[in-house]
Parts: sequence; C-alpha cells; structure tokens
Amino acid sequence: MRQKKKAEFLTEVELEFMTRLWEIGEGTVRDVLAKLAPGRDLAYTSAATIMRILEQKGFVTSTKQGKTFVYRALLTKDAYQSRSLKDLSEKLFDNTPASLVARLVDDNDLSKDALNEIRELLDRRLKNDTD
Amino acid sequence: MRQKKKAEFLTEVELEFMTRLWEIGEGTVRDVLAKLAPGRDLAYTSAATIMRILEQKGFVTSTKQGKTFVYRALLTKDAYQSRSLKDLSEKLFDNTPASLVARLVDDNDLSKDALNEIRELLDRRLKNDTD
DNA sequence: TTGGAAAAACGAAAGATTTAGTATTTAGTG
DNA sequence: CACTAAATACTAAATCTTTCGTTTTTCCAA
Repeated sequence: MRQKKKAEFLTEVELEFMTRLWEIGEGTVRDVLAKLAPGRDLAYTSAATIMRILEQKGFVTSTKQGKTFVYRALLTKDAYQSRSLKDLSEKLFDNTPASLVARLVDDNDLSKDALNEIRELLDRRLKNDTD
Repeated sequence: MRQKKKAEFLTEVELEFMTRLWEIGEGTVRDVLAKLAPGRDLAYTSAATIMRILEQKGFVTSTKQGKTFVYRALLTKDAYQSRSLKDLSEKLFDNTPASLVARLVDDNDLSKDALNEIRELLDRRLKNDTD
C-alpha cells in the first residue's frame, strides 16, 4: 500500500484527531475517539478510518499490541505549528512575519494581558540575541 | 441560486484568486487571470468558474459593465488575515496568541530589526489601550 | 441588422474528504 | 478446538474542490 503524495497539511478532521493524539501521547482508536469533543458522535469505524488515513499519509505510526493498534504521532505539534505558520505567512502575509504579528496585535479581541505577554517574550528574545 | 452555508474560509485556489483581486482592487475575470503566476495556465472558463464560486460564497461581488462583470472583494485582506489567524490560534495554539508569536519568533530567527519593529508596535498598542 | 467574437451560464468529470456499513481477522475463554 | 467479542480491512456514498467543455447571451462593427 503505497502512501499517496505525502500530504503536507492535515484536513479539518485529521487535525481534530491529531490534536487528541498529541494530548494523550499515544493511544488506540478508542482512546482517541474517547477524547473527542462531547457533542462529537462518530462511529468507531469512522474513527478507525481517520487513523488509517493519518498513517497512510505518514503523520502517525502504529504498533500492534495484542489485537489492537496503538498509534503514535510522527510529527510533533511544534513542528506542525511551525509548518502551518510558515504556510500562512507565505500565503497571506507576503512572507513577512512582522506583518503577521502586527495583524494579530491590531486585532481588537486581544487582551492587554496577552499583549504584555507577547511583549515580554520579545524582550527576552532581544536580550538573548545581544548576549 | 441560494448561496451555500456561507463558507468561512477560502480554498487554496480561491485564495490564489482573492489575492490577485486584492492586488488590483477590482477587475474582470481576464484581469485576474492575467495576474496569476507565470507558470499557471488556466482556461478562461476555469477562472470564470472560480470567480462565480467566490461570488456565490459571498467573498466578492460583481457589477456588469458592458458585457463583462467587474469583480470586487467584499472581504478585505486585513479582515481575512485576522480571521485566519484567529482560526489558527484556536485550532493549533490553544487560543493563546502569545504562544503563536513564540513559535514564530523561535522558528524564523527574525532579525533584530524585525523584533524591535514588532515590539514598538506592541508598545504603541498598549499605550493606546490605556488612553 | 446581422454575424462574429467575447463573455457568461451551465454542468460534468476527476479527485479528495468525511462518514459509516459490511466483511474479515484475531485473541482469548469455556 | 470452536465461539464470541472486539478490532481491522475493505468499500461505498455524499459532498466539496478543481478544472474545463459546451451552450447561450451580448455587444459591436460591417
């Protein structure tokens, strides 16, 4: 079973599942299914299909333990965050991260705490750079 | 022709077209088509279909001038940037914009100038909030 | 005023995504 | 060893996306 063209990004549902898997570290189909949002009511087979697709696409791997497969993420959340940000920056911000942050900061629904937190982060970063 | 469920986000190709439309302000199918990347070789009818879909989904509007439609974006690029960032922040950064910025700053090793630029932006923003 | 070129309208085909049903396999128990 | 419960494998249907061909409309010039 050859894996397709190695998808770069997760679809909506795939991300939903990966997020749960990142949370629990590793787990079976049932483990992941149990972690989905309360309202979410997916058949077991649907969940299994999603996990199989994630494996086909190379985002997770599995090892058989007893009769069940235990899944583990191959891509860390950090790495996927980076990949997604890079993509967004390219596609929507002319590859200029500063303008991305500018837009984020200009948005009205950012709390003052959040703004301060970001500024402290930058201060630390600037300090380290000069060390 | 009822417009579907009001899509929130642009697909890959839709974003490609919207980006061109944002660049030129407004234009016909041919205007947008002409702006696409050099290698991109789409049939006129394909481009027309994309523009029609964009209108159906409520992202653009059109007015007839002579025999052709002139399209105009209904959603500004700024607004779409905000929407996209909000979505990414929710889905991948636990709704914590600071962690998004942290990831960005850690990845890109931004120049000191860029970092300073962002910090000044924050300072201005924080100052305005307290006014 | 009519013929032709350009554009719009329509819709179909191919592929991806999302969901789930049915069939098959497997591990353990009586 | 045979049966059963649970898991996996396979398949399919519905919808969305991307692309483009065919048909219809529209404007203008000869």
